[in-house]
Amino acid sequence: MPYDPSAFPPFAVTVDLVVLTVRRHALCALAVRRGEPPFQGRWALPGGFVREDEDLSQGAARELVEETGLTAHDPSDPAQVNGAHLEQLATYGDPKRDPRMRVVSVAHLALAPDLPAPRAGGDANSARWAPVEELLQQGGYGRDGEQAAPLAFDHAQILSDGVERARSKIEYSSLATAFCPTEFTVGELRRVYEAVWGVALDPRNFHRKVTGTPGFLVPTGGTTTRQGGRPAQLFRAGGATLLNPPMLRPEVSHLGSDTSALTPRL
Amino acid sequence: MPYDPSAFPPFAVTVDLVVLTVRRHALCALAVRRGEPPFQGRWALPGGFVREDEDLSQGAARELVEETGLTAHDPSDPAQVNGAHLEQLATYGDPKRDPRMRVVSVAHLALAPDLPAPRAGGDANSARWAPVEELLQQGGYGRDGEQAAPLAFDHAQILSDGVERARSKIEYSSLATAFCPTEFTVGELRRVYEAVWGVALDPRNFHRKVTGTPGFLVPTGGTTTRQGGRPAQLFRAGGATLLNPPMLRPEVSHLGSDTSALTPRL
DNA sequence: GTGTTTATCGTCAGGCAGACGACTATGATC
DNA sequence: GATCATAGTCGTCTGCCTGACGATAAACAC
Repeated sequence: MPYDPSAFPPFAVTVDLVVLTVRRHALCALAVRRGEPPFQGRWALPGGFVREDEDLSQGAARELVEETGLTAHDPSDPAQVNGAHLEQLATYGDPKRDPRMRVVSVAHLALAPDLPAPRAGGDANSARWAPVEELLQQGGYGRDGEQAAPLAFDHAQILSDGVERARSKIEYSSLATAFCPTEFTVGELRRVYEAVWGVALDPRNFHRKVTGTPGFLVPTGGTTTRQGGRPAQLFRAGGATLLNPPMLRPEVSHLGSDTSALTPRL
Repeated sequence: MPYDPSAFPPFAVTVDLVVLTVRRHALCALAVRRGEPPFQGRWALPGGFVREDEDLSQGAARELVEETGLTAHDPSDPAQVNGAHLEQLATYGDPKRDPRMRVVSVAHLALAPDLPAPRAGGDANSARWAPVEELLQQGGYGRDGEQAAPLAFDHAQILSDGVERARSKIEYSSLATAFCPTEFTVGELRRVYEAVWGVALDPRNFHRKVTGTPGFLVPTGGTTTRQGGRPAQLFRAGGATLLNPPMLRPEVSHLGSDTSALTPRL
């Protein structure tokens, strides 16, 4: 019998955010420094309690706006928060994941274009963009000599799942454009793929593939810009969301290794 | 500031199950009849409260065993419950999804071979396998003349998401074997794909594809069986979990339609 | 102008999928 | 037992897509 309104164990429900962006040719995630125990002083993913009257996606969108400073949010499209893509990732509910109480966290994945420096309660060094490998590596030392302590709670797992989801999803969807500003060049889009996957792609084959997929890119009048060499055509994201056939990640053999449950393809 | 142990709104957390199987060449889901309000008498997905001391996947596995009568569960592999595949699907937390209180439901997807008739508290007609189209169609009439009332709560949405996840996931993973008994023929596996996708597949191309994908199928000695015509080779599921290149669903153009967040591909 | 950088177009060979023909091995029917 | 119906299995052929890579174009730095 599914539900019994009277007696149920009380849970706290939070949303945690894996906010990814591409900066300086590296896949980066937003991390905030914890100001109180447990894990005081450690880096963690941004997040917070779901409010009594809001939906999970609303809570995630609210947290995203609060942490990144994204100005507004059009509630008509829950997958869009002011230019950023937002989707549910997975839910984490190990009874011991928070030492204080039973907390179930509904993790969300956000993909954003390169944003200005993060803000968190006005405190300068309490939030930052960090390369995901730096946040995930255990026991190493970060760029600035700071010891790379593992993320708080099970946030390393959540971040890892989010990164894998993003890596896999840009294969078969047009989601990579969520890392780009409204207008972008084929080369900029390619550098997104290269940063997210950590591989080098052939510019000629990439160009053929993305321009040849109907609905992926639409030229914006034909304006151009520069970023080094010959001017490039500017594009906007087209209406297509799923790419068929997909962009395949080079070389990695997909056989055997299982990251299964978190990488449904839709 | 992510967490504040003192003041938080209390939530009830449940797991709901989308249990899919293939019976009589149709994709079927397990439904239970509600014995109490709200939605008394209506069909719903099986589910229940998460207990104080169990993980979400444990709760889902427990409910699955309770509802289907699957005998045992090896806790070493959380994705396997006595032959059935189990994975987290998505979490549903609309504030109004349960009229009584704030309930967040972590839906799970289970894929099982054709099981014996379901049992639910010993009551005979309080649980059944029903074709998913029958459960999802609104306002029509079911096979036995019974009016097809919509599923309780938001369970139609959950079921729909689960079905789409299964349809998409058998494309790029070996998960279709979860619908088959330990030993099966290529034809039986093909009928699984046909039932889940609702399309007809070319037996010759299908045979070439699945037998040519390394790690997908392993012949079991070479035994044969019958199910109509010429005896067929028997196979077990191989170690591969991800198929590369994938089995592609015929004709449906993946362009444009968006079922995005629920179909991550891994 | 020369060199460098990036963008874009083309070519070619190999792999894979869809369409479909052909043959094989059972059980059912006459 | 011959014929038929049903499935399973092996091949062929053609077209599409991808990876490798050559070539040209258009900007900027000297």
